Amino acid sequence: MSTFHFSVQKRFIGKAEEIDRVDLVPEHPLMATIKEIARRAGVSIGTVSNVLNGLPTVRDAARKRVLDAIEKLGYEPSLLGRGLRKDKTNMIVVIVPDITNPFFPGAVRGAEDIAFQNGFRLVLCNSDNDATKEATYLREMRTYRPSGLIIVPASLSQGIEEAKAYLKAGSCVVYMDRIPTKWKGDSVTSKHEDGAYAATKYLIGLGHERIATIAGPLTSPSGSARLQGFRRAMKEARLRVPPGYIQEAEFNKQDGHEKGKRLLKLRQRPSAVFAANDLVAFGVLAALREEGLHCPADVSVVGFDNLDDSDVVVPALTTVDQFAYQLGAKAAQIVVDRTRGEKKSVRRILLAPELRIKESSAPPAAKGRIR
Amino acid sequence: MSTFHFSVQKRFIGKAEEIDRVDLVPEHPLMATIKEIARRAGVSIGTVSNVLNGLPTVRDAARKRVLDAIEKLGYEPSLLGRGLRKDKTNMIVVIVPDITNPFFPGAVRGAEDIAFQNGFRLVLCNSDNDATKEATYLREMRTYRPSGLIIVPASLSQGIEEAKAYLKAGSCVVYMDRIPTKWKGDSVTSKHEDGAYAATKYLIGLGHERIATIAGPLTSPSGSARLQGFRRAMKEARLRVPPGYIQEAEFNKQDGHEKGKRLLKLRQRPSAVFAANDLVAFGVLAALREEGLHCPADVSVVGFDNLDDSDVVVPALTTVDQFAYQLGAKAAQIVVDRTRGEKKSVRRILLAPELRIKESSAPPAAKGRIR
DNA sequence: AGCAGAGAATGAAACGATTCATCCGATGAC
DNA sequence: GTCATCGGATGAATCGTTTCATTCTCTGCT
Repeated sequence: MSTFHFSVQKRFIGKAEEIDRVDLVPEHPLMATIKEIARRAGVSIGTVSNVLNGLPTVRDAARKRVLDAIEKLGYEPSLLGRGLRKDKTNMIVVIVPDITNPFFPGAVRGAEDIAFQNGFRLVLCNSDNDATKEATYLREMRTYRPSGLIIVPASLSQGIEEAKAYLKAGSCVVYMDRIPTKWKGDSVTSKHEDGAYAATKYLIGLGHERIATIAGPLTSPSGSARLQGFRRAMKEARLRVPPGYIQEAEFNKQDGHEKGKRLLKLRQRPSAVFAANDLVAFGVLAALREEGLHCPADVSVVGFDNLDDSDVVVPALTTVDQFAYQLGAKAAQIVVDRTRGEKKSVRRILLAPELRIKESSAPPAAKGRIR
Repeated sequence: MSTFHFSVQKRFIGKAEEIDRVDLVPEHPLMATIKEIARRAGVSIGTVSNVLNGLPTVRDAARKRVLDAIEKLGYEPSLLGRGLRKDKTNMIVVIVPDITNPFFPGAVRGAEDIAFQNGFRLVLCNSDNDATKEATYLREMRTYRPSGLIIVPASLSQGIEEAKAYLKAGSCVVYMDRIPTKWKGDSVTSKHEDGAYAATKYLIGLGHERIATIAGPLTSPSGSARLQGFRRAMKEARLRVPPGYIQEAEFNKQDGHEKGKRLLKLRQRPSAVFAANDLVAFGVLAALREEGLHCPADVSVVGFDNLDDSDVVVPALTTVDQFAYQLGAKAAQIVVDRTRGEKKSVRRILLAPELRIKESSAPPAAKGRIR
């Protein structure tokens, strides 16, 4: 007993020296442990644990003494210790390809809200759209035994082995936004194909006939689904899609700008462009300005995502809202429910996107058709 | 020995049943532990640990057998177990007020890059600008024994007690962007006052005399510093700041829009507005459009942050670049260095912001002065 | 041959929690 | 008075690591 006391004392002094001049908070000597609480309350650590976990088999008198000690020492249970023992933590690992694309913070925000309310915490990983980095994160973070994994896979990563490993380890997995075709588990995404179809059809309805698209990476499910939607609408309207009218780009402004320029330099310049997402559309708007063209007078532009900034841009961007916040929130909700022990069958949530007509789209100036 | 074997076998079957129909990856039975590696390699767990940590006191023969076993079982060391034992994990807790403000993802991205390269992982917390939520995160995440804490405090939170508790527990703490006046430890921020001064002086140099500002929350250090910079420039130029020319707003578009409207409705409409940040400036641009005014012809607008989207907006926003990525990267670098054992004295990094002149600012249309 | 010393390897203790079989003590029934 | 019962409380075992004092095994020297 006395040796134990001594060793604590010694360590305490050591740490205090290490962090010179930081004055110590009165009653909280270092990090109190369950053992210390038990000692102060005069009960066993098992009893403290029972209080902590709200088990009913604790007499009121004992419970009170425990709670008092906890209060007094400012005790906070170690999530590391608990996690190790229970083989599960309150973390939810979230992997996104690019946190600087505002679509993802929107989704992350939704996930964070739901997670926080339910006592879960988010570990955010940025894969940089790099399958190798993604794999590193996956392999390593699994050892923290998170409650769940919410993943938007990198464009080139179609592997789901690591995800399965999470399932095997008892964590639930939700694929978000981009769902690998092989994945049979929980997922949340919006109807990319429908959204693209609606947007294209809308342009057709305005009277456009020379409609081009800048698709996202075709290796990503969302990119290729949006292209399919575009093609379906064009086919249905029996409109030709000349060579060069389909460009492929990364989901960012730079690439949108570059591919946009390419479109605008075509012999037969398109009168409307459907962009894979808002960032790409922003790039197209910039390209238009550089070429001295006007939107929507010369070229209509439609995006996808409905980022906050699509209202700020001039002209305000006509776009397809895919409810990023909701996407994230739903994904987190699945993790919460499953962790609570819900055994229900696979949930594959599909949100219906909505076209938001703003200022960047208008009927074409009367000109020749494609022939 | 045989009982040990049996118990492992039993557990394996149990888990496998729990996750029905997920086919097992060949050689990776569940989550292999160091004990299993030791058994396969025919060495003690201590030796495996030594291999893992690159200690030189392992014979090549033994090392090879261990590495082979690791490879074969796809073993990954448990960061929970390691963290508990070492009383420290590879996590860096990052707390930001609002992840949907693109400035923060920019900074987070910088921090993530540096962290990842050095083997650290980011735990992202969104305080919602709510001091209570922030405190909850702080209290709880500390028990994960992170290597560091990078915090952008909520506007109303000037408390640094919890941060000190991290220091006491051996985690390093870096305040970012908004530095509480009482904080004496490591910090990274840009020279808000200088940036605001430069922006205001630039407007004055253009010939503006009726210059208004929409300041950020004055409870936040960055908000009040930028206002000070504005005031200093105005005072130096002996320009009056009429009542109503200083509005206070949250750092977001909605509030910028509202306060912008208020400014534009003043009897003496300002000919230039310096906004607390780009989001606020975006709101002002929207307000201008609604009022049928033109920028910069009728009113010049200058922002702060140089968000990616400040180029997309029309007119492109003149703004003060404060290098979000660098801010985050520097903060993470401090955590990395300190965790590596660097004892150097306090580091208070101040980045010099730079004015980026674009399209939203121009000399004023000749009109009356304020008198 | 005997021994010192160095290099390798071992294995028990510890980190902070949960879990569960066991034990304790009071009560009630007979 | 004896015994079964049961609600409370206990404390050892456990989770997967690291650490370190100890032990083991050589090698080389006298």
